Amino acid sequence: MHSSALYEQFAERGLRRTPQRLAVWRAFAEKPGRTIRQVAGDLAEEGIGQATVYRAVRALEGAGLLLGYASPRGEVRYVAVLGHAHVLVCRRCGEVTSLQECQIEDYERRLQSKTGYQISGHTLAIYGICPRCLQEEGL
Amino acid sequence: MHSSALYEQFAERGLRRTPQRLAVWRAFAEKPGRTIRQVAGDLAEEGIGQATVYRAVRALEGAGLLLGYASPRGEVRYVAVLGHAHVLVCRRCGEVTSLQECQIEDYERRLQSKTGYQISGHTLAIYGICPRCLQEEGL
DNA sequence: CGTATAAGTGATAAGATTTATCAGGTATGC
DNA sequence: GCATACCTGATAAATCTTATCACTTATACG
Repeated sequence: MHSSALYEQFAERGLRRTPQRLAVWRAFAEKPGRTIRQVAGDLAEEGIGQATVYRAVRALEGAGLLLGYASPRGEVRYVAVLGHAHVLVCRRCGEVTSLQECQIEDYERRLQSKTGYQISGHTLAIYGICPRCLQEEGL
Repeated sequence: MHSSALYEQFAERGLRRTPQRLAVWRAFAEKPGRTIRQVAGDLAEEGIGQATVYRAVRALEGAGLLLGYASPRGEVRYVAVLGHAHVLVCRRCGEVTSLQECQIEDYERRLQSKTGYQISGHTLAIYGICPRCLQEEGL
């Protein structure tokens, strides 16, 4: 899954490309919207230590390869991204969709000149109920 | 601080207006961008139990009176809001500014028709370095 | 290639955070 | 006022996260 772009990101950030970090990134790519602990549980079966998963998430998040967002339950959940992305989250089933479209840059520019902040990024999570849950609940 | 609007929100959501919940909301209003545990620590000195703070945050968040966002450190931090708001966060000192302006509604409408989601809200956190930190670091 | 070395890993334990429980208190509607 | 459903505080239990340290490995360089 776009391994070359992924590898470039590792190199650019001075991150070593270890099998564990790749596994962590892939875990969030396959099932987006999970918590660190959930992924740590799964990867433990592959012999990857939980401390390693926590460390890998910090490193990948810092490199912009994972995106964290606050779930309505007050947890931080992550999505694997390559470059910039936002998430669309179902409040019922927790399904997560990555969105590549972004129109916030304009807003950021205006905000930068208005507030004097040197702006360096943002996270956007949009919540709703997915079509399947709507149907199941007859809404 | 807009107590009437706050009280209306409580009533609309069927939340009881207890001194503890008001204290929790005010704590986040006075110092935005803190974690639950930080506020629980402070309010413990006023005799408010930590479990109560955790419960109050869930209730207030559900009522749309607190906004949670994922900090770059992987924690969930909260801002007191009345109605809709976003946050501007300094990556250095953690200073948080609430932003009332929002242009995401249009985007949400298009997304709703495109994905079939029944969209019901979003969180936007914009990160950067505040003017004071920029100056202190000579950037 | 080999080797040096800085960085990363796994296991474990320690620490910190969050939730469950339950007896008692209190805001709300009548 | 009174009843009642909801909320609170204290405590304990359960979870989650980080620190430590000996060992391993990815990268750079000759």
